[in-house]
Amino acid sequence: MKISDAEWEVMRIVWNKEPRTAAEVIQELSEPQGWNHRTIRTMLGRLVEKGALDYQVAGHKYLYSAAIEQEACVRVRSESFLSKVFGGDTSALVAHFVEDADLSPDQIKTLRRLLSSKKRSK
Amino acid sequence: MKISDAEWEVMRIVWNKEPRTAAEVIQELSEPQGWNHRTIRTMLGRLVEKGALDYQVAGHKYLYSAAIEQEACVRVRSESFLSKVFGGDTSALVAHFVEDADLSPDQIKTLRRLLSSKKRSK
DNA sequence: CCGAAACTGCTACAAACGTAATCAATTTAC
DNA sequence: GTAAATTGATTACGTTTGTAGCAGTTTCGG
Repeated sequence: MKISDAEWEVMRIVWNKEPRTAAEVIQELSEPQGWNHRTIRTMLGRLVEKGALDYQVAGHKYLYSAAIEQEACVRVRSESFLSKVFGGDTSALVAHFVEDADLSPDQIKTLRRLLSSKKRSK
Repeated sequence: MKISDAEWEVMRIVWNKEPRTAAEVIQELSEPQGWNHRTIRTMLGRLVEKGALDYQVAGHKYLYSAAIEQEACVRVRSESFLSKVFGGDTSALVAHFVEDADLSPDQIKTLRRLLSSKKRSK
């Protein structure tokens, strides 16, 4: 199942806190994305069609919740990104983001520790 | 200018070595991707239209070369990926890829060093 | 209790995409 | 030298995506 870029924004809102009414999703997205509420409703509908969202009927409204796990989706998308943009070279990818990022000393420390533990585990 | 997923594969071939004839690109892609040569020719055409590729006429053939830099495209795509999939949290992104990857001790060392230099530069 | 607002379902529609086929010119292989 | 293969140009076509509008129903404010 392929989730488009725009749809991904909707999924992020729902993953972030479940369940959600359409109104909530609209509230979170219409301003920042400049989307008409109908656009968002369409995406909610399509995501249900695609099986990415479930809903429960609550009175006259729907309560949407994710039908697929964020972790799994992130993994799939990440893999495809890695292979397409960095030719599968994780090390190049990581270097690119690290160079470009504005990381706090704490974050740096954590990442260095993660790398160390990675080494040890081999 | 937006380069689609399939087009990206073509761009990668051209970036990798320039210039390229259509036949060369076709040779590199048709097998691994299972694409008909016509499909690839279509993409070459569209990429020229989009301004992502240039070509020189060499006799009856074209010699394609990139009109946009890989570095810049990678940056754009990476930014969008970062914000869409990891909500802009580089640290989370890096952690994800590091955890998932199979890095050699050398790569790990290099990355750790990169992180250190990052810290110092602040 | 009634009109406005909100909800979901259906419909719309152009642009982009993936995936080619056809065509005309040309080059190449025999 | 002629038939086959190649090349780029043009055309095709179903699907997905972005971006909504309209219809019919329900609910809420007054």
